[in-house]
Amino acid sequence: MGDPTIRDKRWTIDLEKRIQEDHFGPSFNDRYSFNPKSDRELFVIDTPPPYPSGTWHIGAVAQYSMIDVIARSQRLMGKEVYFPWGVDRNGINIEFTVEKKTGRKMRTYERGEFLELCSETIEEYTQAMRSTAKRVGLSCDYSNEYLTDAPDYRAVTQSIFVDLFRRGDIVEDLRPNIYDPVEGTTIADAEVQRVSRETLLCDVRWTTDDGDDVIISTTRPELICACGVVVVHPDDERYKHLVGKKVALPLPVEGRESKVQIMTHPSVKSDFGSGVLMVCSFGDQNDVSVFRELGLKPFVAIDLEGKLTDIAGPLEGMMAEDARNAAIQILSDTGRLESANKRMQEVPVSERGGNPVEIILLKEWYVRQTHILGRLRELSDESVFIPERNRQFLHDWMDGISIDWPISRRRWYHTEVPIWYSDDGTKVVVPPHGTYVQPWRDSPPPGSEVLDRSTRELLGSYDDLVESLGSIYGEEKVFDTWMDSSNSNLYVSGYISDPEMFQRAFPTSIRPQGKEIVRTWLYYTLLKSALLLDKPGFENIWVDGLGMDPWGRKMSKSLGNGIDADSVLECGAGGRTGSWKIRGPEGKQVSLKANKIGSECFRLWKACDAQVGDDFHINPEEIESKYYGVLTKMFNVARFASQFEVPEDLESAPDGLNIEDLWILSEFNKVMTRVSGAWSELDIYNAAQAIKGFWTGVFPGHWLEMSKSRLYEGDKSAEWTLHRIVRDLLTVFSPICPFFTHYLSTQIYGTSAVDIRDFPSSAEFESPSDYGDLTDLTPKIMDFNSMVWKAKKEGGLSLKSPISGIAVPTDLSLMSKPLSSMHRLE
RNA sequence: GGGCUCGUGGUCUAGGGGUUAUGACGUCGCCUUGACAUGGCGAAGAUCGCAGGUUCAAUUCCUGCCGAGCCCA
Repeated sequence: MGDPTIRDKRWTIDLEKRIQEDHFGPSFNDRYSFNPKSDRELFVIDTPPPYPSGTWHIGAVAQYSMIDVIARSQRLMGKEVYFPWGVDRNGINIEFTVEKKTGRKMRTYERGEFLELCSETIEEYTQAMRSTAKRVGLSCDYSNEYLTDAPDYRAVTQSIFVDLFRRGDIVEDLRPNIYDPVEGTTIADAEVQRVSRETLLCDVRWTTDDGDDVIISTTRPELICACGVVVVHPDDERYKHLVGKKVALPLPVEGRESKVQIMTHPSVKSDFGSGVLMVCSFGDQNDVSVFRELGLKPFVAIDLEGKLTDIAGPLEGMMAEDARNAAIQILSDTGRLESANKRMQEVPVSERGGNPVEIILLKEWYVRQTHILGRLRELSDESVFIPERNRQFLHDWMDGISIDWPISRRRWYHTEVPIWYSDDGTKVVVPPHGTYVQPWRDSPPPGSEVLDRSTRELLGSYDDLVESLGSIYGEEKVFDTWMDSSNSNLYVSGYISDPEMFQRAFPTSIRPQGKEIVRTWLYYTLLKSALLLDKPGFENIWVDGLGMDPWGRKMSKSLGNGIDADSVLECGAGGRTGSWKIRGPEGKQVSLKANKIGSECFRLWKACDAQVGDDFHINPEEIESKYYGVLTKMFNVARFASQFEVPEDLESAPDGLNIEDLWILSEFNKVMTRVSGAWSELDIYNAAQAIKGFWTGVFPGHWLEMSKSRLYEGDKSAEWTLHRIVRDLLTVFSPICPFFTHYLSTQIYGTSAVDIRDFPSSAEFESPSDYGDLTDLTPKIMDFNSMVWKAKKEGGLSLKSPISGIAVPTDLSLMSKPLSSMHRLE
């Protein structure tokens, strides 16, 4: 016994930061590196590559820290873990950022110049993000960082595109597409949001050939020029007599017939407006399906700039909103406007730009998906969902899919569609596997091949056929960023780059992600894996809830209820406390305060406070009050232990362990079994609860109290038991609090807990069988101790003074000696 | 409007057909006992959202409603 080797009196955020800086310092660069040739079972994590946007959402950081717990716990279970650090950098976000910063729209730049600006800007954000990742302790393989806008990553996206194109799973077609006229690009279903807006619902009087008047309600009178049919519900008695008649469009049109037929369709809601619906190409998705079902030829009413086309007659050249006002004016002037009432309506807008979207006909690239949904469902059922109930999100989304996935975009800072067209447009040139190309400025690289554009038949090498193609031109469109992201599991598992590893690593061990991107990232990834390999993408799919504000609302800039990740991680550093002024319910400003949090407390909170899968409320005050004390307690137990001599051999138990030591070791054994079971099942909550409960409960509260005097006397049995338990606790707790356990274990035992790659065995201290299961005694011991403590308190005795008249009960006779001396029973 | 998820002491949370319903924070009372007052001991506090139903038995299963959130039309 001597002074504690842990000199620090308490756990502080400054200490945490010192450990953290040292931890990721130059000497530890490959502490968390991955060896694909290892004999151990590979465990590959398909980390969600964060998108660098300046601030990192605290909820996302909480989620990443739990992914780190999974990575570390799997290492501890003996697996060779690949926890990649990837950054998603493609997309319209960074384009917007640059436009905002420079005050110039993208299309006013030369394309190459604009790409340079995007690339420089996103690099700054990437740096900040990496340092937050290290601050919160993510044990990623930073030496192998991947960026989705880097040539090697984009080459994989392009190669996969070419593969799928060759086998007919990617097609080109002229179809109705959701289009953002302001940003000038197609978007996918998954990128559309709805906002509530006030619109005018116009009741317009149409007249049939027979002179009957029909009132049709519409919020889009400017689209009358694109009307293909007027429909009523087949059961609607009011309009039976009109079906089959022709009705005149109430606005002048150019270059098309000015009358349309009245037909029936079951999608009509008879109780909406007058119950008569005009179907236009295209007001909404329902229009699209009615046109398709009835085999009507769509009119192009809106062009790529969002302006009305020549068929609109007097409205030609106007933007949709101006055209609407003009149409209302004309209808009113000609006496056809019966009424116009304001009402709230949900308007579809683009998720990124917030602009009202239009559905227009465009030639785009599509990944076919409707043909494979059944198989996809089967394959996805082979993956384990954690928690199981979140599988529902995927099923719901798959059940609603009715059209193919449009993947081409008319933007710039994205992966380019890797294709060139022959002069006559009948043939295409595609690059070889593994080569990144930019067709809008490059020529096809060596090894490119020529295919027939429609049959996809291989015609020969580009070198041989170059003369016959005429003057080729490169595709200018790019991919939806989900085309890149949905390759992440293939990329990190070695697809294309390391076939040998891919063999062992696919399906990827785990996909951790938030539930809000099930319909995009998860779905598209599973689709890719199914199309390419006819395999499930993952063994495990871990779907966590979202980080919400303290009252359970989504954090957002507009609500003013966001909490910055760094403010929580740095709370308490250098004596600076944290305070957050955020808007609470009913708009009241609420001030939250905390003195000390830091990454370890933050991680402990997330691990202990909620089961995976539910939305979680983030309240810094609560994180501190509930979990900082737990860390302090754990710290003090280890610090206390550090004053006693560490036995040379902690592996094998000395002969003749005392009964109370055998007891606590049995109890500990039970905890370790629970922890190892939980870690195997990727169950963070139960592992955390088991460790925390033992470490702050029965171990210090009961065993330590009854063993203190022996420890001070240098008892070998007690010393061995104390150190064996503390050492192993530090080890199994390292996935949750890596800096904390790294420091304590290194100081006391000379080995860092975070470097241990095998779960501690406990076989060597199983108690002799003639004692039975000693853990049966635990509740009795605890009750007895409480009873004695209470008796002393009531008798006004100090806890260390002797007490008479209390006997150890017979069912605790095994523990008679330690209990008697602990309480000084007389 | 539809789908999904959630609704357990003041707060957060576990559990799940029969339990004295888990743990923590907070509250209250007491206690400086050789690591820890960032501690210890003890107490109070829940008709498990509401209403029906299934069952010998429901907080747990079912239905409806109410409230919250997410997604979709």
